[in-house]
Amino acid sequence: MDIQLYNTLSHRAERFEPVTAGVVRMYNCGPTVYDYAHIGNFRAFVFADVLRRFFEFVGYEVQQVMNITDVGHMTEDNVADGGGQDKMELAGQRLKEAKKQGVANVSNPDDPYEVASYFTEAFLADGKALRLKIADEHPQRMPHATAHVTQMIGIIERLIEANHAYVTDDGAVYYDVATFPEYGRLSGNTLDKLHTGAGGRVNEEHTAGKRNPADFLLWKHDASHIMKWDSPWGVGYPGWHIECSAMAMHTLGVDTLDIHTGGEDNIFPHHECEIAQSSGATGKPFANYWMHTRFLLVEGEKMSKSKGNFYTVRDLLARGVDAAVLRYELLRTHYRSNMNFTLKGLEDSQKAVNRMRSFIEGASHGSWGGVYSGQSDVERAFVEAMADDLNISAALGAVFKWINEVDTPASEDVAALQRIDAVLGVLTPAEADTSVAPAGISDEEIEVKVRQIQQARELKDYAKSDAIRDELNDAGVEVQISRDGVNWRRKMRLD
RNA sequence: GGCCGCGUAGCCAAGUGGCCCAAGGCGACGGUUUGCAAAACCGUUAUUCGUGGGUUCGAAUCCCACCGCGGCCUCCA
Repeated sequence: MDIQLYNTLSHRAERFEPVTAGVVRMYNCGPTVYDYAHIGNFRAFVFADVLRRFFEFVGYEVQQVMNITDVGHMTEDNVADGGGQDKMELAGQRLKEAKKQGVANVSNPDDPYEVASYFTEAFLADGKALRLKIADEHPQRMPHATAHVTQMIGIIERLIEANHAYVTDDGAVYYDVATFPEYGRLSGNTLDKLHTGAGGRVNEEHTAGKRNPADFLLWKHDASHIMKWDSPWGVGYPGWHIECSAMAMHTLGVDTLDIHTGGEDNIFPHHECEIAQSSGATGKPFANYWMHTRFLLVEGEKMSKSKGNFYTVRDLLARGVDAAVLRYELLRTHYRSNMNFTLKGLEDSQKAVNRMRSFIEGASHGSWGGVYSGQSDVERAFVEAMADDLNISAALGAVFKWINEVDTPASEDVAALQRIDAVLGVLTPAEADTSVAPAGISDEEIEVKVRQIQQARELKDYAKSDAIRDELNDAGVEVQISRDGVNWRRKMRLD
């Protein structure tokens, strides 16, 4: 099996060759847990999940690790190295408000660990709804940054020893980028090309101790910080990048990973710095393949709270969106293209998923974990497309083309689609979330109306049955009348 | 200013030198079915690939310029 993956490090597709035959060790930059993750975040996580499932489908053992960033970090955009308010602290204040209103179940929002725990649980719930396998592997494969400060300190010590890092008078530890000639290889931002401050986020005052403006923080001595740990350089907190190096190497138990993924915004500085830190400490490559997902746009624009086009997973589920359909929407666009998330697109996805579901109708559901047998044409076409840098659109195209060609699905056809679904994860409808009561008409009221429709139809009073049907339709309930009876389901509420 | 990436039908989206008068999904239109709908199923739906040049026997695919969009240049998936 020849799998091609686009490697940000080399700017081209390369044949995938794991360090250990048959095993893929993969690290995904995971969520920060001082707020709910939004659908843009989840696009990257769904991508990682599809990548993992594809490798499993074609017979690899995948050791996937996704971190949880529960160290706070700072809020102010223009104060890079330790200014502004801590995000975890801010999240605590928001939760405190939410608690007053009775919508957040946190006993002590002043405790950053409780805040982190609250949003971690929310992330896991959303992740499970979207069928991320990694969400079921918490905490073994989802390490917390706050639990790995010892490992971070260990790496920092090695870096100081190797003269890749230095300690300033005020107790900060910086990585000396000039000692790492490879710096800039991933992003193209080599030291000679870096235009310091062009992003408008660097505050000179806070970088005074640096030898080079591009040097980045490994440890900040700051006893007043909300989350702090003891270290050889005083009480304080770790820099932003070091946690991923520490958790990746520690949890996977190797110095060189096969694949490291993240959003395109992570390329610089985050992943560039991770490479410098990790390779600086070990003398070995940190990851052989770097894969980055492009941003998701919403209705053609960058998602932002101020534009009112900001969605979390729970927002959408509360509107009656099937989580499996949301998963489909997030995975249907190639990961290296900007995807344009639209509410119409969600409806399209619902239809597309329905089409697949109706193909296997009657067959038993829920065959997760299928493995590619190489026996059917459609699976070969699917795998071939996916092996070409995860070309999901072409892969889906092959599946639908085949669905169109099969007149009456035989049991082996149903089995083939179910095996493919081990990668897609969309055939089984998400169970209705009973914790969110649907707005408007209740299930009981709907059942009453449905019985009225049935009665009217028995009396051939079509005017009456049609009127009730229209009424339900207006209330957001889709009614399907057939010889077998009357079925209904709630429609997505997308306005 | 520097470094990445993108621009294909009404919408989403494959294809990156001849198999392309361009896959697939949605929508729309026509049909089967239905008391009427819905759902399902069948069919039709880009001689053309942001714009203008160029290279080539041949370009959506390569090169140049321009226009537009997104990301990064120390929060961000």
